[in-house]
Parts: sequence; C-alpha cells; structure tokens
Amino acid sequence: MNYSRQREQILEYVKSVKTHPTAETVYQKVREDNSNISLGTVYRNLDRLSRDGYLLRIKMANDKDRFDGDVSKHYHAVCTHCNQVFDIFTNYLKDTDDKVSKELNCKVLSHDVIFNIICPDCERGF
Amino acid sequence: MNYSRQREQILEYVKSVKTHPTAETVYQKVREDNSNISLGTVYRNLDRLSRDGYLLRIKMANDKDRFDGDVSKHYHAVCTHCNQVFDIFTNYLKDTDDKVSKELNCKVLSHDVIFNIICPDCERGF
DNA sequence: CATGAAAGTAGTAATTGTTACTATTTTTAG
DNA sequence: CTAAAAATAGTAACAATTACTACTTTCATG
Repeated sequence: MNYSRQREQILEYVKSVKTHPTAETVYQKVREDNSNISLGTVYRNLDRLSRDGYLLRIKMANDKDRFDGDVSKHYHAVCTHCNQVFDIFTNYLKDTDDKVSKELNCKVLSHDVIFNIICPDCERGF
Repeated sequence: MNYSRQREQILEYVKSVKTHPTAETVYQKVREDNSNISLGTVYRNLDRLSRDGYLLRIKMANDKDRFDGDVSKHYHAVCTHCNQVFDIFTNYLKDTDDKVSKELNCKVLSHDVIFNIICPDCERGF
C-alpha cells in the first residue's frame, strides 16, 4: 500500500475522535485541512483502512456506516433519538462464539452487538 | 389500522417461512398470489408491521434488510459467504441491558446480536 | 344499504449512501 | 531521473429504500 496524504489524514482524524464519524463527517473534517480531497477518496480509504484492520466499520441498522479508531473488541450503543454512538467496553462475550459454533455446528468468525438506548442528553428532554 | 389484503398476504408469507426474506423476496412471493401488488406497498407494510411488533426487521450490515416472522427475543447468524440468515435461540442475554444501563447511566431499550459465520453448506465447499 | 372521509394502493419519481469509472497526479523501486 | 504502479479528483452510476400522486378500498355512521 503506497503512502498517500489523504489516507494519512483520514486515519489520523478517525483515530483522534471518539465520535464514530460517518464517511461524510470524515470528508467534512479532513477538508478543513485539505480542501481538495474528494468524497470518493474518503469512502475508498475508509473501506481499505477498515478491511486492513486500522479502523473499525460499524454498520448501523438503516443508517450510514460509522467508523471507529479503536479497533479493540468492544460493542456499541446507539441513541434511538439522536443517533449518537457510544463505546461499551465491559461485558464482552468471550465464549459466545464457541457456544454458537457448537450450537450451529459451524465456524463462527465474530459477532457484533448493538444496544439501542436513549442517551442521557435525549432522556432529559431535547 | 384498516384491513388490507396486501398487508395480510405479506404478514402471512413472512410468518410462514424461516428464511428471513428481503423486501424484494417478499414482493416476488406475494406476487405469485396477487400479481397487482407493488413493491412500494411491500416496503411500506413491512415497515409498518415491524414497527408495530408483528414482524422483526433484521438490519444487515451492508446488505438489504431481512424480515423475521418470529418476534420472540433471539439472535441471528449470517453466513459471510452465501448471506443466509439463521436463528439462534439459545444464549440470550437477559441481564445485559440492565448492566449496560448502569454502565452508561441511561435507558437501554434492546440489543441486537449478529454472528458472522460460515454455514455448513459453504464450509464443505461450494 | 348508502356514503364519504380516512386509510391504503399502484406505479413512478426522487433520495440517499455508496461504488465505479476515467483522465490525471503522486509515489516509489531501480 | 524515470516509468510502472498506485492513488486521486470529479463525476456518473447504482441499489435499496422512501416519497409522491392519482386512484381505490375500507368501514363507521346515518
């Protein structure tokens, strides 16, 4: 993979925030430093970076994909009102893949968990 | 909610299968009985039926939504090769919503789990 | 029953998030 | 340096879904 400034900027931005930005948001933010970057480049590199393990792609139900600079195994919670995404580091299910593997008698690669929540901000009225 | 034949046919079809069909598949199948039904009607009613709790909408990562006539709490496994979706009835996490609720200090409505698997058929070569 | 307002539909157009394409520019091994 | 490989910008295309509109069906009420 050859170096590109655009990819570096994209990775740096996503790693620097905890907001789980969408491709569009990454585009807007990187454009503040590099007004020439194109949306296609952002999509292409987010895809590449997540396929190669530098980023996590969070596929949201009926919403745009989000990206996470924290590639450690953890879950996510999404507020059903404002769509903000939060990390959940506890309660990771270590043995579940094995259990399901025995149950279905097949190879289990990974699992994803999403909690549907109402975040504190939205709870206290908005 | 007023009666409609289309909605009845849609619900009946999804309830009758364990294949977790997409909207397009539901459209094709219902059309065998009712060649006048339109795709928009299928989308509209699948949405309505799942929002009202008659069906489950399974939002697949980077793939079309699937629908499940079994509205009991359970998880799903999707084969990363053939995209088939399977039900997983065991290992449902009863207390997890409460734990996450305490952790984030917010209301947790529900959670979804998807296991990424390689199904037996695909495993034995395809 | 008749009726008319509310709810639903068919068919099509529009939208949205994402991917593909092409000509040009950048990277990098030799 | 230089040329092949890789990457980009900008635009067009795509696929899944939603919105719109004119027409049809449902159903509570007289």
